[in-house]
Amino acid sequence: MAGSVNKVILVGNLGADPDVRSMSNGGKVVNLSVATSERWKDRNSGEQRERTEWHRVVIFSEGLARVAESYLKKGSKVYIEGQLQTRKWQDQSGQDKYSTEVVLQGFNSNLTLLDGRGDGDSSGDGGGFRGARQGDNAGGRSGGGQRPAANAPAFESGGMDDDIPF
Amino acid sequence: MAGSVNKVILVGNLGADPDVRSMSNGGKVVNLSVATSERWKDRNSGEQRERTEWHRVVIFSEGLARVAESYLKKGSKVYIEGQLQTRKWQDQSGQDKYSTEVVLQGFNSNLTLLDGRGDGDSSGDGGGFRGARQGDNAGGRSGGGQRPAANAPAFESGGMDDDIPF
Amino acid sequence: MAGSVNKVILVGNLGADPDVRSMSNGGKVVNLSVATSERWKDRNSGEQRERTEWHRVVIFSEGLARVAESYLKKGSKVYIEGQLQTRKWQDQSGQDKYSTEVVLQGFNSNLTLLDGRGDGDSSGDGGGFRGARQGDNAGGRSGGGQRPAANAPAFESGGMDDDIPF
Amino acid sequence: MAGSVNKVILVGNLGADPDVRSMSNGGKVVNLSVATSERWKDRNSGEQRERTEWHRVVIFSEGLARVAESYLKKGSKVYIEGQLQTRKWQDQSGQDKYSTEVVLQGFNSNLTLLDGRGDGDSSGDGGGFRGARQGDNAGGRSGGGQRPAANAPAFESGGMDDDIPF
DNA sequence: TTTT
DNA sequence: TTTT
Repeated sequence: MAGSVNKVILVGNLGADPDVRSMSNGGKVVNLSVATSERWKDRNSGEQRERTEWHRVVIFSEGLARVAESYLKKGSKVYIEGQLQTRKWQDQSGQDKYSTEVVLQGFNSNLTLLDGRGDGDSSGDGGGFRGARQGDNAGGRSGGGQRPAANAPAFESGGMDDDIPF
Repeated sequence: MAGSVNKVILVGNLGADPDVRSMSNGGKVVNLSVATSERWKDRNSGEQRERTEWHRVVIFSEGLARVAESYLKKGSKVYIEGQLQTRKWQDQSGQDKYSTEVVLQGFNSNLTLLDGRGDGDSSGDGGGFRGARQGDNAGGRSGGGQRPAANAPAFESGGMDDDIPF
Repeated sequence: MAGSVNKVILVGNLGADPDVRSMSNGGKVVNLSVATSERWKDRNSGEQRERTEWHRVVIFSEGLARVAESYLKKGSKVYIEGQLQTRKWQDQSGQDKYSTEVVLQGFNSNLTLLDGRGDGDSSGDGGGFRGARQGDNAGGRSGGGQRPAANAPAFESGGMDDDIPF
Repeated sequence: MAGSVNKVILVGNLGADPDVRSMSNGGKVVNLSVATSERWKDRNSGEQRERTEWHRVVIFSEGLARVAESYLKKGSKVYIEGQLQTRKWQDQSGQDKYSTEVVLQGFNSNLTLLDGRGDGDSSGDGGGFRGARQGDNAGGRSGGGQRPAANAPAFESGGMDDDIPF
């Protein structure tokens, strides 16, 4: 279809350590179980209520899978950006089942660790993780870059900035 | 949990007219079936491929439900912002089933029609729809504000969930 | 215009304590300075690079302003969802200036504190903050709903805009 | 900074044809002027109000620039995903100026055309545009792929799906 | 400057 | 089941 968008954004905590599985081609797939919660005050009873939602997150992206395996663990707080996908499968008795997942695959995915230097000890380790994305070319505007997915060009035209705001 | 976010953003087309159901309290719930697709060129075969994903969208928000009922129809292109929720239910044989939906309810939801004057045939109804949100207070920076939008209706209809996944 | 969307999502840290200003109508406006950074490895030199972006965030929403004032401080990590707005103003010499801000106002805004009570120990909370949104009706599917959130306050304070860009 | 997110999502219309500029390295930069509007009913006067916001969008991403140049024109409706960046520059008199832009560069950007066959005149060219993103690897789950940014693996482990929902 |  |  022309012009569609399928995006999920989650900020939540891992309910368990990442589940890492190897694939036949040598790659890895990482499954995460991520909780989001919301609280609100019931307008009738006035009592505090809470609802927790568990999300199944599947990471196919090579770089993000590596990050997940290396830096995430039970309790980690993460920012996740992926796509909604529903999969059909059969259980042992041959029954059709459906599973809807947040899939991180390809360019428009993101996984960023949100708790400081590890996730609890605060003894900063140097090295630590500072977010990861699809590739290393997040770049600023300066710098070369002539390979596929190059960006951050040096301008030829000088006038471009003269007329702003437009 | 402190500090979590649960957000889904879709741009896609309705696969069918909105399914409107009345609730016992007089409110309405609208179910949408929304398709998103993506195309890519297979890197091995080089052939064009396409994958369509179908999303079950449930609108509890009063204002957005009214909009959906009034302006959307099969084929409509929409921008949708809601939350991921998975519901457990039992089929006729008592088997547990799970259904994951994009729920529009409360303040952080949005529904915007993206095709101009109808959906292409332009014959339309005159008037047409120009986007809707939770309430009427989108406002600029000035203005008072004492009649905000209501949402989150009470309902107890049991039948609503019986036919999923669709 | 029919069918438009204007949304900014930030996860970053406050560069300073929130700047709270009272308006003539008794409401408050809170200004935040939020940093986001990205790192990447330069593809030519191979060296590590970093770029920090500073965002001016303006909170008109009553509930979110209260939250910002109560729970945020220099260094706080926040999730922010608002709208892009560019304002024109004149400096002392009468020169036209433009300032682009992320505005939190109305239903489709969000402000969530992302550093729990520290960032990892799970001991007592001492009150702590668990996210805030436009109103109290985040709710689950049940519940009534007749006291929605107010927003979009009137104000006429002129001084608020004098010191930008910060 | 560890763990930050800087994302802008716009759905709006071009106020003018794309402005394409060549760079010294042979690449192109495309500037767009995108309008978003919102309407609301003033709660005091009851009158209909509208506010239009103009966004300066700068496309450094090679693929997206090509798409913009080829398929967008004045009036086109687009979905845009990029980053907020503020640039400092000097006008002719040496005065410091700031310009805040939505930058499309690198992996986490998106540009999708939202109006079907052109933008209303429907004179269409055959072929037409169907959305574009950073790369061609949007892929589904099946298929090969062993180059950098490969995804869509074939599983070795068969059990992965058996235990859902988890 | 767009769009409805 | 949509759309291109």
